[in-house]
Amino acid sequence: MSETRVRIAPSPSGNLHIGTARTALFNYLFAKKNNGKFILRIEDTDADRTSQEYIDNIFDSLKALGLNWDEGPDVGGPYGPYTQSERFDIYPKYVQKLLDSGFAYECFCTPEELEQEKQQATEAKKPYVYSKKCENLTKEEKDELRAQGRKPAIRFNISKAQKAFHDSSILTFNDLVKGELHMDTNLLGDFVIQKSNGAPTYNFAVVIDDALMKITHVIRGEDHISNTYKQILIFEALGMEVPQFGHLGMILAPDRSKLSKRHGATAVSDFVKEGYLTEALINFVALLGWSPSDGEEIKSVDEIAKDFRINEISSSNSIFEYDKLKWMNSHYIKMLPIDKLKEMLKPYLSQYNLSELTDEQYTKMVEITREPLTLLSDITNDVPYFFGKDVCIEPEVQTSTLDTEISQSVLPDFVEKAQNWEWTEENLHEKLADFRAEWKEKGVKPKVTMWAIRAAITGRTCGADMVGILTILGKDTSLYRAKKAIKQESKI
RNA sequence: AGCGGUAUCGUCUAGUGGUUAGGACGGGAGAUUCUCAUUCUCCAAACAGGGGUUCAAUUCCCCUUACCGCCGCCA
Repeated sequence: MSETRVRIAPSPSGNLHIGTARTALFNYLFAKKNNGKFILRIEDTDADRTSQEYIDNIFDSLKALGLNWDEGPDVGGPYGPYTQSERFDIYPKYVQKLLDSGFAYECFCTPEELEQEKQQATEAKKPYVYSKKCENLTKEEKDELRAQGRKPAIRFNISKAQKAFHDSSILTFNDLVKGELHMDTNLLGDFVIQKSNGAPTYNFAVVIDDALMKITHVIRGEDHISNTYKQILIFEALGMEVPQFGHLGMILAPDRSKLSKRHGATAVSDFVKEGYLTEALINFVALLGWSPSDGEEIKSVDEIAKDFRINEISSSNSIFEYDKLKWMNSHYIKMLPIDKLKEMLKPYLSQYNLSELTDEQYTKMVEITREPLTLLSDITNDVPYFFGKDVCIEPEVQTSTLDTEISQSVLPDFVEKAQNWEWTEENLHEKLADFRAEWKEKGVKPKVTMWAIRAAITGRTCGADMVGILTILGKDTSLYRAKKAIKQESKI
């Protein structure tokens, strides 16, 4: 049996979309599972919509996700080049082959003429199929048109190919995920394979590239199903081996529309910027349509690859639930080794002067603030009170917590006692517990006691472990802030 | 409009011709903790509708409905 070869073929008209990432993942998994090759091909036949920035983004995103390719534009391979715009010289000869064998013909129709045909179809409430007006143009007619300066596009002759290779007009193929799929090719219409400017169209370039790159399995979104029939016919007309196809359900936004920016991040790089971990992203996206046989949802790509069977993928669409992704992300953050986390958090801490903290203090800070993180970026708002001598007190906290009579009694007592405390974590833990106990005797709940201290020192009523905070801030800063929170009249 | 696809808790899904239809996220309740969070325990929540086939249908078939996709010299 020949080597399994699959590919992901993004078009660089935007940053790598999360949906493309999922398609790439399933291809990657399929390759891994079958000991095959995973190939990256850039489909940039439409020069207007392409940019180098997007190409770089695709590379970086795929790499970040751990979806490394065996052959591609940057690493090369035996069937390169892997960028379509660099392959423009190889398509014409296949177009010519089709022209010679009568499976394609020149079409001189202008955009206006085509537009008119479409309009007529809509008015008649009929599906639009190209009229085949140019199918039987004589040489003289063509020369005449050419003399007028019209440049022909090349169209593929669907019905001719269908008749040549199939008994009826119904074309059938066995989809890897959806099972048997049928289509009446009469409804397809002769489509353009080469634009009048000489560039190949998508449907043509894909076939040539897939054939030449010896792709054995084409796994892609179900929006390509109707293209598949066209492509199969081209493979056949060219005498090339037809690969197997598998079509994945689409990813939809929570409102069942197409996932777009207004729903949140859509590009992998945007998710990363927002503080999602690529491990979480890939794990989450794998669960859209696929489910592990042991029910354990947290899985690395390698683990998934072992368990992966393409025919078990759900063929329905699935909704992208940001909540579950967030849960998964928080889980992956919890699993991160502290050193790795310290590094990954730094970009989100740029507004603070990290040099104020020793490495030991920074480590401690991360340790006590990591728990509630859902996104790495959450850290930004969770740590301001670790920096600077003074702290910013939230107005709401000032009035509802700090200004209360209880707080104003607790704080002076705290300052007085804490002055004599040995400022070590262990000791603080003990002393603070005693302190709470004393106030509890006076009828103040432990959490109220702590609220006073926490509010004075962090400006908030919730946050990280108090002992940890005091340890990091040190005695001077802690007591300075505590004293400052005491109102003039109640100062000792 | 036509053609194609899909249909199990709100969401992602498991599962079966006879099950108390399972798990996860989210939601609710409680416990723990100095707060938030975490963690733990418990609870609510689904086989789209209608016909068949069958002793029996969520499971197989058909229809309806809903949703998605495709009908470009975009990819």
